[in-house]
Amino acid sequence: MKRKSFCQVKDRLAEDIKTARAKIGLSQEALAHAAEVDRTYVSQLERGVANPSIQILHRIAAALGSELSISLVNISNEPRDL
Amino acid sequence: MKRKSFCQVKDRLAEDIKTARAKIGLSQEALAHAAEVDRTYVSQLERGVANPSIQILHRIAAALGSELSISLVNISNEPRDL
DNA sequence: CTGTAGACTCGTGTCGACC
DNA sequence: GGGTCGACACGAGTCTACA
Repeated sequence: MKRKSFCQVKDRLAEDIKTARAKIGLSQEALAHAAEVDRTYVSQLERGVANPSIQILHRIAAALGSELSISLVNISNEPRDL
Repeated sequence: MKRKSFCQVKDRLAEDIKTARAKIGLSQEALAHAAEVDRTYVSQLERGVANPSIQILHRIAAALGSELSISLVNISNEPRDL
């Protein structure tokens, strides 16, 4: 089960969203409305129990006043993030 | 229609995958097999006609020997990426 | 305001065939 | 090897309701 590395991505993204939302002082409800997604889905996203498509992700990012950045970084580079 | 900015993300990702795949000399078929996704779906991904979930994206990235990086960059920062 | 659960819709992802 | 089409399965995303 290499799903662990995948959960890292989900979990990191969840924290990212939660932090960005708190920074601009929005509630999950308000963010959900701004991104035109379901309120309960934002809850799932922020706890890493959802597997969103990039379309939803882009909407969430836009609602957070941010831009969605998706990139394939080469392992050889070792960007050293955690 | 704010779908344009969303298509940018899809299109950029498509080019990213195509380039990374060419770099390691894999065919779409081989990549599809390595990532355990459908061969025709890789074709759709590389031409930006698909809207993948981050799970699929992570599998593709892993098969390309890369790591999937998803982040919410603040517009104010203007990271100036191309 | 947030987490969870059940039921539901529809689009993501699959598969086979053809070009 | 790669693009496209039609049909399909199942999971992403919605909605209601309760803690």
